[in-house]
Amino acid sequence: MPSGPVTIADVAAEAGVSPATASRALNGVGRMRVETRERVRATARRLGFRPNEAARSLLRGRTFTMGLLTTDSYGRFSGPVMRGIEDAVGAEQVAIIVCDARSDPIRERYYAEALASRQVDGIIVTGRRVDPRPPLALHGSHVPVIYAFAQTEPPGRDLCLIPDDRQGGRLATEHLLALGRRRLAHLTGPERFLAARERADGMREALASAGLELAGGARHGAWALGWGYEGMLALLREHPDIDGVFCGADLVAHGAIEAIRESGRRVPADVAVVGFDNWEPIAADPRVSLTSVDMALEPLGMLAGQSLLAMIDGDPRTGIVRTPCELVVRASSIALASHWEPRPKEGA
Amino acid sequence: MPSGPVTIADVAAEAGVSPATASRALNGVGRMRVETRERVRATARRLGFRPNEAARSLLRGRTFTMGLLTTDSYGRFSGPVMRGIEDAVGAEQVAIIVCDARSDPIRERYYAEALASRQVDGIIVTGRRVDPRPPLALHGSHVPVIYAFAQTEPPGRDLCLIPDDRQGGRLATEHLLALGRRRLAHLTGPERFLAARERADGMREALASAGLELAGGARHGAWALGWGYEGMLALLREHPDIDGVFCGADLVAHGAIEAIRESGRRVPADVAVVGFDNWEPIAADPRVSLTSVDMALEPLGMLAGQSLLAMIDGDPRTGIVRTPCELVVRASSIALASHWEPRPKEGA
DNA sequence: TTGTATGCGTTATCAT
DNA sequence: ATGATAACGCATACAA
Repeated sequence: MPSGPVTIADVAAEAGVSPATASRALNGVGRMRVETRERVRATARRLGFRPNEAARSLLRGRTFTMGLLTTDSYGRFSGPVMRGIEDAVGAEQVAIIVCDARSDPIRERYYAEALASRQVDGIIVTGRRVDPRPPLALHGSHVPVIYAFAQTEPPGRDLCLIPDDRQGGRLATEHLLALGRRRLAHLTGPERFLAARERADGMREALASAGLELAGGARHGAWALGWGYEGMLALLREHPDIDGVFCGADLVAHGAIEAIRESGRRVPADVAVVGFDNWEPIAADPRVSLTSVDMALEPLGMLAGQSLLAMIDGDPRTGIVRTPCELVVRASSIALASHWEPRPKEGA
Repeated sequence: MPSGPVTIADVAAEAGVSPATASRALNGVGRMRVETRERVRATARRLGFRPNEAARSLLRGRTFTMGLLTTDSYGRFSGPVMRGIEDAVGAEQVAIIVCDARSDPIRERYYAEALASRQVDGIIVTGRRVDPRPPLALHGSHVPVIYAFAQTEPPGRDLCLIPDDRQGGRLATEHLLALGRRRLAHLTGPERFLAARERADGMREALASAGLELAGGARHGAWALGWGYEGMLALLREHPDIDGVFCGADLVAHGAIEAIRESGRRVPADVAVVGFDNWEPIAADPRVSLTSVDMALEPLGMLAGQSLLAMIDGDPRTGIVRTPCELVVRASSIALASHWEPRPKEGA
C-alpha cells in the first residue's frame, strides 16, 4: 500500500507487469494481449491512478499549460475573454495559470518570470484597455506571447487581438441611419481612451458616407451613468431635434435614456438609442432594453487561444488583428415605437 | 550553446562547476567560496536561467499550484474572490490554475480529474450562489478541497466560506433605523435563492429588535432593475408612507430609486435606500450614489487561500464559515437630505 | 508480447 | 568547498 499518490509503478506491481507495460497499456500504444491491457486499465481505475503531469512535462519538454497575465485585474471584460481562451485550449488538455498584475509593472515582471519558470508553453497578456503598452519583457526566453484585448508598441511586432471599435461605431451608426434617423449625436468616454476615439471615428465615417454630420460633435465624458444623463440633457438643450444617439458605453446610454425620458421624449419613438458593450445586466434589463454593440470578446478569446496554440506549434504570427463587433438589437432602437412604451402615463 | 531553455547543467558548465554546486549557489544553501557563488549567479543571470518547476515539483512532491474550479463561469463575483485568493497564495509562490465548469456536472468532473492529475496541492471550488451543492467527487484522491462562495450538502463535512447574508440584512436595516426611519420595506430577488431568504431574515431580525415589522412583507422578484422599479411603484401605492427601503441587490435598488423619484419623492429625504452587492459601476455612480452592503469577497477569497494553505500543511478544517458583510454609505441614505438632491427641478 | 534501462531537470545525500 | 550519484514519475529505445 503506497503512501502518497498512486504511481504507475504501483499500478504495474498490482497488475503484475512492468512499469513499461503499464505505461503502454494506459496510453494505448504498442502491441500487447488484450487481456493484459484490460487488466492494467482496470487496476489503474481501481487504484485511482492519475498520471503525474509534472513527470510527463519533464519528459515531453512541454507543460501543456499556458499563462494568462491580466494587466489590470479581473474586470467586466475578463470573463468572456477567459471563457473563449478556455474553449480554444481546453480540448487540447491545456491548463491555464492566471495571474493579475494590477497595473503594476513590478508585479507584471515578477509574474512573467514565474510563468516562464513554470515552463508555460505560451502566455496571453490581456488588459481592459486597447491603448498601446510596452511588450512583456522576458529576458532570454522564447515563450510565445500574444496580446488579447491589449496592444503593444511599437505596433506590428507582436500579435495583438483587439475589438474593431471603429467598425463597431460604424455598425451602430448604420443601424440608426437604417431606421431613418438623420440627426444623430454621440456621447462617449474620455478622449484619452483610444477606444472612445475609434468609436467616434467609426460613427463619423458612417455619417460621412450618408452625407451627414454629427449633431453637436463627439461629446467626451466619464464612462458613467451620470455623464450619460448630464451629457444628454445638454445635447437636447442645444439640439432639440436629435432623433438618435449612439453612446460609447451602455452605462452612458442608460443615463442618456433617463434624460431623454425626463425631457418628455420617448425612446425609441422620438430618440433611438444605441449603446456599446452589450453589458447584459443593464442592456438586457426589460426596463432599459438597450440595443448595443457587442465586442464579441468570447470569440476574441477563442481566437487568442487558437493563435497561441499555433505559435506554440511553431507557426509565427504577428500583427494587429481587429475582430468584428456585433450589433444586438433591442427595444431602444426598434422601428415601430408604439410596440414598446414602458411608461405610458409619462407626459400624457 | 544549448538549444532549448537554459538548464542548470548549462549554467554549471559555463561557470565551470558541477550541477550540484550550481544548485547550491543559486539556492543559497551549503558552504562555498563567495567568489564561486557570485560567479554562478552571474552566469545564471547572464544566460537567463529559470529553474524548471516541473522538475522541482517532481522532487518535492508538491507543485505549489492550486486549482480554482468555478462552477458557473466567471461572473461579477469571481474577480474579487480571485484577487483575494491570489493575495493569500501569491506570496507563497503558489500558482493558480483556473477552470470553468459552466454549471455542467460533466465538465466539473472532468476538470476535477485534470486538476488532480496535475497534482495540484489543493482545490478551491467557487460558485456565484450560496445554495448547497454536492461536494466535488474525487475518486481516491486526498487533495484538500474547500468551497468559497459555495456550500456543500450535507453541511459541516467540508470547509465552506460564504458571506453572512443574514448579518448583511441586519446591517442594512440597523443603518436605516439609525437614520430614524421606521416604515421600512424590502425588495429582493427570487425566493428560491437562499441568499434572498437570508437577507430578508436578517432584516426581520433587526426590525423585531426594534419592535417593528416589515412594511408590505418581503417582496420577491427578479434580480433586475425592472423589478426594482415595478416593485417599488407597487409598494408606494400600497404603503405611501414608506420612509426607507432595503433592496437585495444594487440593480433592484437602482430601479427602486427611479420609481421613488418618479413618484415625486426625494431620495434620501423622503425615502432612504440601501442596496446589496456594492456593485461599483452602479452604486458608486454619482447619479445613483447608493448606500450598499458589500459582501467583502476579496477578504473571503483571501481567507479561502489561507485556509487551503493551512490544509495543505496538514491542518484539517471543516464547517461553515460566514464572513461578515460591510456597509458602504453613500448619498442614498445620508441623514441630511438637503446636502444631496440631483434633480431639484423635479416635482417642484 | 513484455521487461530493462535511460533520461527529462533538479536537489539531497554521500563522498572527497 | 566541491563533485559524483541517486531519485522524483513517466515514456521510450532497445533487448529479450
